[in-house]
Amino acid sequence: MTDTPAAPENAAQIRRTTLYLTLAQVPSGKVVTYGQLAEMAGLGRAARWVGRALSQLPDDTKLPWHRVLGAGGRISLPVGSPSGDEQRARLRTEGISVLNNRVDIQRHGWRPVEHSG
DNA sequence: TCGGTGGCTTGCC
DNA sequence: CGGCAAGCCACCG
Repeated sequence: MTDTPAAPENAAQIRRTTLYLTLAQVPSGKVVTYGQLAEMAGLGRAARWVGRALSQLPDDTKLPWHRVLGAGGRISLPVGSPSGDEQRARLRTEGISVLNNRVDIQRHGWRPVEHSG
């Protein structure tokens, strides 16, 4: 179809798009981890890449980047950081309890499959 | 093509 | 709960 036999650039674009789409599916009041998000997007264990991609998001992004936490619901962003403080503020705004840089993932963790689990 | 690098993850002590 | 080490995977120059 296309004149391009191979487009690795496009593939990278798709990965980002898939990541964004997956992130956009995270409902308010729920949180996911980098690894979980990466796996959902079909990136496998590229959790680090996910965090990086989120850091590259523009300030005016509509994606709920603040709903992405580290393993166990821990906030990777340090206190005193603009983004870190912003993240905690948004999480609380959504009704998520943030205690000592940690969120109860057992309580606010997003489960896309639900049921049968 | 290759090496260095991460807003991570998991184990272990 | 904390620090350390290794693993993983995709990005960048």
